[in-house]
Amino acid sequence: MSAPRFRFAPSPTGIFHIGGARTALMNWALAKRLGGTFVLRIEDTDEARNRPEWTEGIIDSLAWIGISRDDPTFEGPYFQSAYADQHVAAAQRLFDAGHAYYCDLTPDEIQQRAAAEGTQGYGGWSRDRGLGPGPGRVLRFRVAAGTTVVHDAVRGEVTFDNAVIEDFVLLRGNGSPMFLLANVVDDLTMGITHVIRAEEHLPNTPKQQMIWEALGHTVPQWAHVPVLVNEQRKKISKRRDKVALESFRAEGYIAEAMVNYLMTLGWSPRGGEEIVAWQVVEDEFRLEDVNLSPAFFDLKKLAAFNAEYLRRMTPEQFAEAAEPWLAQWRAAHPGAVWDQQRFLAMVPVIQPRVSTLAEAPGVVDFLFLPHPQFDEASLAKALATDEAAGIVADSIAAFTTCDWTCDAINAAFAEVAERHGLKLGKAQAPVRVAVSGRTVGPPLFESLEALGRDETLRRLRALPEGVRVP
RNA sequence: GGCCCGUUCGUCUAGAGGCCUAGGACACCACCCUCUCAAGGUGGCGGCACGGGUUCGAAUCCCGUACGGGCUGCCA
Repeated sequence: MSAPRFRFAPSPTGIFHIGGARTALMNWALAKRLGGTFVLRIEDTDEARNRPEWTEGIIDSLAWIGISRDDPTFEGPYFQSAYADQHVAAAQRLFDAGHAYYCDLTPDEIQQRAAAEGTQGYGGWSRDRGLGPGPGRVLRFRVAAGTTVVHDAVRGEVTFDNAVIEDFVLLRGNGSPMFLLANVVDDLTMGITHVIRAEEHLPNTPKQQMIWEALGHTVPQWAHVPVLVNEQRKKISKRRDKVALESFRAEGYIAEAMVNYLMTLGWSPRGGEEIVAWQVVEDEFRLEDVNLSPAFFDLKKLAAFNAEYLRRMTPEQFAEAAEPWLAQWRAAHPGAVWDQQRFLAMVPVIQPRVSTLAEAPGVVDFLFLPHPQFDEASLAKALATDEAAGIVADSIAAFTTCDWTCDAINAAFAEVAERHGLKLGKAQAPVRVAVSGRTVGPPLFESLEALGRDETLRRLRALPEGVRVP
């Protein structure tokens, strides 16, 4: 048995869809495990031909989720137009063998006839007229009587009554091949053995199967996986929903989390653990195990996956992964003074507090800004209290002399709190706001240690007159 | 309208006739931990769409109903 070949044929629209990413991943997992090939074929449209960057975008997105063109399993990209001659040649063979016939009825005429007969669609009126090719004449496939059974790896046998499948068009009036034909011819000339795609294509499958068989080939293994839906339970669409893989990437979702989450939609790894390495997916993914019903793409769960992946990183990995977003932050805050060592020291406390990399700068931004950005509510809540001034004054005194380590700062401040008869949690608020501008944030003493004694004292002293409410 | 597909907690899933008093994850709630916020820990809430069969026994098999979705071009 020769090695299986999986084709992935996204329609180029300028964005690469999360749904497309999921089917690509399924194809990829199987191609890898079975020692097969992942064949990328770009559908041929005028727009796509004029915009090579769309194709590059698809390749780039695939690479991000681990489907790299540099991997020997990857083949392509191919473009449909590369086989244009064969599309027409195949149509000719179909005609010669009697599997197709010409029809000169225009869409309008077909509609009129259907209306007159009280039916819908094309009624096969030209079937036995023996027409030859000619301008304006379309070539239609002669659908045989009986039934067509599609053997689907996900859904089992699906039976279609051929009587409800009209004689569909293979070649347009201008002689150009229809997508359906082109698709099948491409698949068989490229030796495709597995067609894994979204369920929406299931109704077209019997037509494609008929062409495969009429051309004398055995059909590939079909597999129609359920679509991804939005909260309204409608198929996600780029008009209504956020579906671009790239937008998730730009928001700081990491590829491993995205890949892992996407694969849990309609399928789950054995063993009950759903956060798994790609290798597990590669080892365990089976089409027979894919669910039959549509899955809702849940942003919250994706975020949870992403947060988990972020927490599992080493501080070094996290810092490296976050760098693009840090750079972005620096560019947006020219007045800030970046200190990489200071950032690195804070990474362990940032990690459990973010669910995307894009949130990382916001957790510790006050450490690099020349002045904290005070938020009004925090000021009122923590600094406009009776004890606040005293605590700040005592803190200045304590911090001037204590050792400058997290533990020492903690101990020194504990004494201040006790002197004021307050719990640590309550007492730290004014200091936190004085230093960071907010009532919530990373652990105070770690932050102060990272900030340094001088800057900490400066901010505390600056408070009475230096406070600026935005 | 026709054809096709689907239906387990709010969401994603485990479940292939007795292991199911239906398990896990996300979300939500409570408590614990705690220098705020997180993270972590413990617990809670919550589901087999409905009706008939088949069977000693059904979330699992069959039929029907309801609801949801997809497809129905000389688009790709």
